[in-house]
Amino acid sequence: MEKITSLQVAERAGVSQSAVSRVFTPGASASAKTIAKVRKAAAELGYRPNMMARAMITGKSRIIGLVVAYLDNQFYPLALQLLSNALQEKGYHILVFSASNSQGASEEVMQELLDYQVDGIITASVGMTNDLTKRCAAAGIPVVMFNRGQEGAAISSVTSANKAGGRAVAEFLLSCGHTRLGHISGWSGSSTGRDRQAGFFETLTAKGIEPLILDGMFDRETAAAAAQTMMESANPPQAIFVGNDHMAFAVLDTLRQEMGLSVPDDVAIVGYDDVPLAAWPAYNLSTMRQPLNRMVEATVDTLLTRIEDPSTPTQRIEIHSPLIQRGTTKGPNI
Amino acid sequence: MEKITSLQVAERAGVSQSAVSRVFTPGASASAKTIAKVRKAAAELGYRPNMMARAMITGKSRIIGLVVAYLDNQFYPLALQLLSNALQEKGYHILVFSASNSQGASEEVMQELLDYQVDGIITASVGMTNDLTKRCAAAGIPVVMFNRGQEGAAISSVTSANKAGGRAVAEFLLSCGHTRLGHISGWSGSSTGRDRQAGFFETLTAKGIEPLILDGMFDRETAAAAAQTMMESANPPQAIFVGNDHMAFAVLDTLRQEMGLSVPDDVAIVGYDDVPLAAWPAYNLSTMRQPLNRMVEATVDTLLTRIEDPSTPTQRIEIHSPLIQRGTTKGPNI
DNA sequence: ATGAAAGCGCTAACAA
DNA sequence: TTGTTAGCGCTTTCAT
Repeated sequence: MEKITSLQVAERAGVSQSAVSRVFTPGASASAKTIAKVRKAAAELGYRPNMMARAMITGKSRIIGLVVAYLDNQFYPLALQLLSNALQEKGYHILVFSASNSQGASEEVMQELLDYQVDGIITASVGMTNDLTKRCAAAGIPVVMFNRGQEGAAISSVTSANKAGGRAVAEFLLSCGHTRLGHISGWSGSSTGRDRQAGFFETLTAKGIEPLILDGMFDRETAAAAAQTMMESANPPQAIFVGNDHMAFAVLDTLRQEMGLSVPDDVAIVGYDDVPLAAWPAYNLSTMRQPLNRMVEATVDTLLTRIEDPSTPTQRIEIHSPLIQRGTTKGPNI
Repeated sequence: MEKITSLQVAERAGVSQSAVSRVFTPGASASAKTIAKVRKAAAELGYRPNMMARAMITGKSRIIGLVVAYLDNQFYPLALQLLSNALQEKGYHILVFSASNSQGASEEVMQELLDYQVDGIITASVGMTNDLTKRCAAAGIPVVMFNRGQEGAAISSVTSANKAGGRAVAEFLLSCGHTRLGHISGWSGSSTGRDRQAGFFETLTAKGIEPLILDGMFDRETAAAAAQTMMESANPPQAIFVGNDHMAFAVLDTLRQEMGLSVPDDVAIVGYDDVPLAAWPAYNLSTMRQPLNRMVEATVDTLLTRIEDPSTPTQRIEIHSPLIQRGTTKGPNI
């Protein structure tokens, strides 16, 4: 299992080195008998083309940079796994870059991304600054933001229909007969959090209802504190829409264990994501589903399309999905 | 932000191309003023060395292949994140390979690992066959098995002290006064599962106690079914040691929600891993901690040491850790 | 369809 | 210490 080069294969097959290259280069031509000879020799020697050398010439590494921040929200590891599987099937692999969400760090990450000549970049759960994303575009590297959008930027993104989702939750809770509503929002620095909140808020205000809103920062502690604040207020909400499941679990924990409240009797809770844990009996959380499979498909599609043809326009894809009713809410007819 | 080569930097700095190379090659020498000139020109041009070209010559890609299977057990995403962070700090990055645990697939994965010229390999949650690991050794690529050991093989591994852990659990449950004990083991194909079981079992039999043992396969469904079987048996256990937290959550769900049993009053439960979810109030699971941070440190250390000096012997590292008592057990003095 | 030859961008001998 | 030279293993003209 030492290093076998195309030259050695060529010698054994009795052809030129370039013939070997052509046999292993998709879209190159060689006669049937050359192909046969080369494949035979290659198999005997255990030859495989060297990706690095190939990458250096073609400029294509078949590596996708994935920039992630925190993996404690179950949603992202799952996404990572599905993205990796999907890309692996297409002959790509994921190179992981951790971004600690600090300014200087993401600058450094960008540089490293470029160093490795990644063919494309997926950012998940990370607020890349406009500056950085622009530099990617300048460097000609396609970028897809997973589960984040960005206002004006000409960058592809794949999200669920967050605003529509927020609206759906509002309508659902209204239909349950609740009129005093709360929202523990996702980090307001993220489009995801903002959109969910906006949809929720505008639907409610249109009905003359002003929900109580606190920022949960996508963080357990913050969300739990917010829930406590809300429930201890003079006029506590009858239902709380929590910006994602990860926070909703913390809210449920606090409500039930710390405050001795009963869900959904004392207060109804709706989350967002529908991670597997939401379906486990311990939480049994009503939540807006984020269709992970379809989001991953769309991400991979968009990215690979732009890699193969850079002239393809960027696109912002929104995927609609249902509200899953479980045990933390009482449906309208119950 | 177009492609800047060392040659362009050299021209601008008024030095030779190799001078530029030396300035950017750790451990090469250049005069102070050359360094200054080159760094200045490089900064102005935004130059960074091309990893691919460098990798081709040095044979070092600064890429670590991480082979993983399923990311639904919270333990692994966390490990992935910490490994990635730690390696990134040392100038390495993780290239993800999904292994579906099937035979042919891991063969293919190995090939791809070699294609990318990874400097080292970490396998997590994956049973690489002896054959594959041997081929890595043959190819001279250091491998560290994370959270898995392997009997005879000369392969580095980092695990917690699983056998000791199993013993500790047995002793603890004994000290609580339980005499009828059950174990829902991890997949018996994994050293981790086997060792935990062995420690638990041998401690008990030494005391003349024969625990009831069922294989949980590291799977929620299987574990839940096993728990149900045990509790419905003629002589149900007073305490169950579950092979990891991921299964323990399923067991708790079944016990409490499906069977209406109370934990720890009707039956005590101990898990293994101490993932964050174990500490959340909804589960509040007593469990053997796996010291993730130290395991990650040890893994990175071992791997990088062997990458830098391949003559370093392989080592199997076991890290001891405490049993964390929470709400699913009743301590001996209560 | 095939072989010869020219590099991709870099590091590592080799001289000087 | 520095510049010159020779490749790393491959893809890709360019002739044939």
